Amino acid sequence: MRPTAQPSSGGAQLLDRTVALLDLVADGGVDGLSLKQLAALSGLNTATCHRILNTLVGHKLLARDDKKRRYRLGARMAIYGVRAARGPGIISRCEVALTRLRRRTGDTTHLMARFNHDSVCLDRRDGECIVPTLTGSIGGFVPLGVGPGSIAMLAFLDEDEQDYIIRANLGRYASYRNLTEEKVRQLIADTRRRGYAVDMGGLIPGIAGVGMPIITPGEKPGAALSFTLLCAKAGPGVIERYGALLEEEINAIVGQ
Amino acid sequence: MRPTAQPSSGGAQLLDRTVALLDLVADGGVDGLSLKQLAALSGLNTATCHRILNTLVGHKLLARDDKKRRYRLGARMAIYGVRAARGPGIISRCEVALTRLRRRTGDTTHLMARFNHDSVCLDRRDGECIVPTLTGSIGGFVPLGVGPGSIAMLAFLDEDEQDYIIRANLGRYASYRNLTEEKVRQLIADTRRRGYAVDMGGLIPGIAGVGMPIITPGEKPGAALSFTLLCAKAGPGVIERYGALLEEEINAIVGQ
DNA sequence: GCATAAAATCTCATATTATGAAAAAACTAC
DNA sequence: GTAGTTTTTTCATAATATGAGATTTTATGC
Repeated sequence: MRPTAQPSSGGAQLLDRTVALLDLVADGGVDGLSLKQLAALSGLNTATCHRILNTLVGHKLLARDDKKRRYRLGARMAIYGVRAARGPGIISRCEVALTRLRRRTGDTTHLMARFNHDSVCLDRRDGECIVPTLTGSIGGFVPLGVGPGSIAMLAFLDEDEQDYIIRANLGRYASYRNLTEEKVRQLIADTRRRGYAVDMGGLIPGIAGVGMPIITPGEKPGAALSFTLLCAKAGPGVIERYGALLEEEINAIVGQ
Repeated sequence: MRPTAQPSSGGAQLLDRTVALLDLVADGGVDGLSLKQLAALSGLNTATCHRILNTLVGHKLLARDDKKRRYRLGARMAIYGVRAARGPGIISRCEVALTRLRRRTGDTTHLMARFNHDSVCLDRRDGECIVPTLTGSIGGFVPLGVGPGSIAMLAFLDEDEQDYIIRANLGRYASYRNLTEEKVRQLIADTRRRGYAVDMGGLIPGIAGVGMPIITPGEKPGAALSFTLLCAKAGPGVIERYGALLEEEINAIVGQ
């Protein structure tokens, strides 16, 4: 079980519960989740769950497969999503940077965002040669701690939060080429020292990555930009250059 | 003022109000809306509004520009959006169709969805030659009744709902080359007869469009596929061919 | 720079609303 | 057909949201 949205200080219990359920459904994958699963995952009473979920279905924030009676994100969510992407949010703010990084290097670039214990791909530009990536397409995700963009965000959280997230994700690391807690902690240390995260074929053989968090002063890192390239291309100085490019773009984004 | 989400039958007032506010913010454009505006638009008490909005900001479903104190859609919404796009929702279901229509014609294709009184662009494939479109990029929108995809959806709603939407949008039509209620009603009639909507340079000079709604049996049309092409390319039989292509793809989508 | 207006935020007694245990209904599997 | 599981509905009760008004903060005019 992965606990999700933290309660908002005062009062609004129903909304907190609603967001927690939305999070669970969003995390639930393409097959959706049943009422029973959602009740178990959220710890809510089945009736309460049922009531909230059905209201959300009524508003099309969620959809229910009538056949299998499973809940998944609904059409209105997709619309909110494209709207959110248009506004002055993180996606718009990084659009130019992403394209420019792609153009200046020829490599695949990603915009990742922190979402609970995961790192979600919000946007990407494909490089000249098709490289396999951990997240696949937009919307894909990996546990926080896996991959350069993901490590980059994790590395600049408070230690308490890092510990909490690493512990929550422990069971999931092994499926990434036997990643371990120790390796993740080592990567965090390296990343903090260097300012950006580097992976040299550690996750996908022959594929390297460089990632740097986008940190608005006074806030926790919520997003990161990253490169994915062939290890073969990562000769001497290349990683450093890519780190410098990321820094340049991120400074511009944060500065505006 | 545009009324938005209808209340869900029983009970959940807070959630209804919350969704109404989310809708208003989603419609609010890139500059966002102030508390006062949202209170006025929603008809809610200022304090109630404030409480709900701030809870949503706490959950990052909304964001607030601290400078101008305006509310807009937040980062979590963007994440829900990309997740919703991945699942077995309308975007995924139309992905192949959109690409194939683009490939078979060389023209720009759109997936539009109904959202309150608007038609929102959920996805698109750019054609060989860049044509100006009403909605611009993904997330862009037009009033229901403007544009072929938009007319296509409107045409197959109940008459009551059509009237309601047309009346709500009256003030917005004039900015589209002096579109009028009469013209919209005429287009609806044509579309119902033909099965798909056609526009021949009526909205953007020299630009034609063909649109057809995606109708799941027993449901109201919620989405549409459409083409945008140069009028010059729309010689005899072309529009009919495009209509047939749309029908073919939509049958496949609905059938699955 | 100060005064005035306007908007946003906070407080709290009250009534409305959400809650969840339990019962009923609808599926599933055998 | 029956037993077991999951979903849906019910309803008395407790808990929560509500909104008028007070207070603070921000914007505007002079």
